[in-house]
Formats: sequence, structure tokens, C-alpha cells
Amino acid sequence: MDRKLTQRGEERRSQLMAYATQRFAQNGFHPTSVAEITEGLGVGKGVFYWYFDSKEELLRAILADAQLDLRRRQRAAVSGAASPSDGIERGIRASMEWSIQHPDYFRLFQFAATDDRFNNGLRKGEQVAVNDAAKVLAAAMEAGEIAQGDATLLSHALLGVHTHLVHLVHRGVLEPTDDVIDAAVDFCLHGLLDRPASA
Amino acid sequence: MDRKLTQRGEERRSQLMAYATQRFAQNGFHPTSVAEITEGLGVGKGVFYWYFDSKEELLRAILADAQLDLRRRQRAAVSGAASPSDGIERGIRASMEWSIQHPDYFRLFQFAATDDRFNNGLRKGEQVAVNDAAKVLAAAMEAGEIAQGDATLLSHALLGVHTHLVHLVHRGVLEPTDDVIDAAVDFCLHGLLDRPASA
DNA sequence: CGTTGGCTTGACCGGACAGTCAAGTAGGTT
DNA sequence: AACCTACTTGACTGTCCGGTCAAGCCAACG
Repeated sequence: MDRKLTQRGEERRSQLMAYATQRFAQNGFHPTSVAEITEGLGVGKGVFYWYFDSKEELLRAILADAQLDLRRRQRAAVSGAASPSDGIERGIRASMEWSIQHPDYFRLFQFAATDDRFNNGLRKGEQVAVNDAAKVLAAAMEAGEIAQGDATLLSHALLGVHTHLVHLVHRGVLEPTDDVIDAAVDFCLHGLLDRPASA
Repeated sequence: MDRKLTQRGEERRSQLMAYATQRFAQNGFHPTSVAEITEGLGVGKGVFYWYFDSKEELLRAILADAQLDLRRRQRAAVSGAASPSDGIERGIRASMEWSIQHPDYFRLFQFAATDDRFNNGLRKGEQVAVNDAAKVLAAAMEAGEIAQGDATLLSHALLGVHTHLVHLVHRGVLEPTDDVIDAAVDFCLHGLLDRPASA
């Protein structure tokens, strides 16, 4: 869908995306109908199809936006790092903070990962983020700051810890405090065996 | 749905569950219709509703079965452990092996975690498994085999590593070899900083 | 061989849903 | 004022879906 949009049009489009994000996250993608979205906004159904080709395209657009925002945040965090290993820590912290602050986006990512219709689009973005992380890890290995290993696989391990712990925060199992993030960082850096006394 | 089932009935029920598992995993729960399941099996639609109250109940039954099987495998693995830390390693290995061997179940778990209609049922089971793991971790801390920390949170961190790496195996990003499991175990035990040379 | 009850059939129902479209509105430009 | 075009409306369509049900089938048992 490529359409010339006025200022007003852009706002309407954003409004649709924001409301749909909320509904999809709370109610699920499939169970949420297009009519539910337009009615929730008090507009006619045609409005939706003026801005989006389909419900699927809408979700794809939402996911792309969210990924862009997350990556911006990650890049900004890592760019100020004093050393590779500091970059790792900043990356983990920034990712977790963002994910905790954006529960709806996080939830949509989780859903999209289970559906091939959307997963393919996500993978590209995840790939880029993981490659970035792997580069930092490789640099840290090079600098002797961390032990040798498969940088890509380790990046994914970090991602796994991040994802699962954030999920628990959103479920209310863990409090959204810095303690959780600290614990995640400690675990990623030291594992179970060799954890610093401060943990 | 409580119904007296003959041998034949039990087989039909299992057949429905097995086929639905496959379809749900490949095509998604919502996009897969009941008619698709019964037609795929070459039976009338009424057969489905003889064995299950609804599509939802079917998925719940599948998930419960899968969880039971996984927990059996985990318990068997951990029961033969020589020490708490050996139990941790066995638990991780058994869980990953099971998840790699049951991609459809794994995928349904992932989906169910994104949908409140099913997530609640899953949590109980996950809770039990995590509590088991936390007990082993606590014992290992007690025995001085691993550093002190929040055993529950650390169990979840292990779960996060497990889940994400298995996901990659199913996506074909990683080969389903023991190397992946070895790397996961190493990461969980030593983190990034203090990894043994063998890694 | 008749009866019981587990099992199967498939047409049917009410409703919901994604997407369309002809008609209309309104803000900006000339 | 006339006009253009971005935007909006909401009834409508065709389809599909979850679930029902009256009727029939058949294996087992007495």
C-alpha cells in the first residue's frame, strides 16, 4: 500500500497502528477482527483499507516499526561502550529495558515468532541484531575479555535469557526492577558456577 | 468431555490428537479448522465432537499430554544424578533433547505461551518443572557447587537458554547435534567470562 | 438373533469475518 | 466559488467456521 498521505492521514495511520498493537497484544492477532479495530476508534471500516491492504500487512508494519525502535535503542546503548565487554552488558541492559517498557511490542514479537507468515520478516531483523551482538562478542574474545566460543550461538543464548526473563516480568512473576536485569547480566557473564559474591 | 471409550475409541482419540498436533504446529491453531482435521483423517465432522468438546479443549489435551511426557523425561534424567550440579546438567540435556525430538510439541508450547486461553494451563506445569529445577539449584548452592543466587530466577534463565537454542535448531539455524547442547550447558554453567578451554 | 451403546455420518445453522465499493465529505488550492 | 483529491462511510458479499443433531452403522454380548 503506497498512498500519498497528508499530515492528517499519517496521524490516522499511526492511530490505527497504535490501537491495533494494543488489541493484538491483549486479545491475540487472529481473534481480533478488523471491525473491532475500526469500531474501537469510532471510524468506518473503509478507513482501515484506505491505509492497509490487509490485517496481515498491518501487523507486519507494526512489527517493522517496533524492530526499528528496538534496534535504535540497542545501537545507541552499545555505541557509548568503554570496551567490548562493557558493550555486551549495555546491550543486554538496553534490550531488557526496552522490552520491559514495551510489553505490547514484546508480546507481538513472541506471537510472530510462532507464525511463519510473520516470522520470516522478523528473522531478518533478528539476524541483524544478533550479528551486531556477535561482532561485539567476537571483539571481546579478541581482546581477551571473555573466553573463546561460537559468538553467534552465544548471542542467541543471551537473547534467550533476555526473552524469557522479560516474559516473566510481563507475566507478573518478577518485579520490573533493575535487580532482574542485574541478575540477567550476572548470569550471562558468569553462568552458575563462577558468580561474583555481589550476586 | 468424559466418555466411556473402547480400545477403538482410544485409538481414534489418539489419532485425532496426533494429526491435530501436526496441523496446528505447521499451520497454526487458529488457521486450522476442525473440518480440515476430520477431512484429513477421512472421517465425518461429528467424530471430532464425539471425543472433544471444542477445538480449544483438544489443544489443551495435547499440551497436557506433551507436558506430562516432557516432565517424565526430565525426572528420569535428574533422578540418576551423582550430585546436584550433575543434576542440573542432566536436566538441561534431557530437556533440550526432548524438545529437539518433538518439534511439533515445542512449537505448540511456544504458541500457547502467547495466548492467555492456553497459557494459564501451561503455567502450572512450567511452575512445577521450574520448582523442581530450583530445588536442584538450591541443593547445589547448599553443597557449595555453584554460587549463591535466586534459584527460581536462575532456573528461568536456564529455561530461556534452552528455549531459544532449541528454537534455532527447529528453524534450521543450528544443526541438531550434541555440540549445541554442550555449548548450552557450558554457557549455563560458566557464562561468558569464565568458560573452560574445552569450549 | 436381537438389543445395547459406542461410534460415525454429513447436512445444517447462526454468526462472524476479511475485504469491496459506490457514494459522500471536507480541507486545501486556484 | 469551483474544483480536486485525500479521506470517510457503512451496507454488502461471499466465504468459512465452530458446533449441532437426527439418523444410521456395527461390534459385542446375552
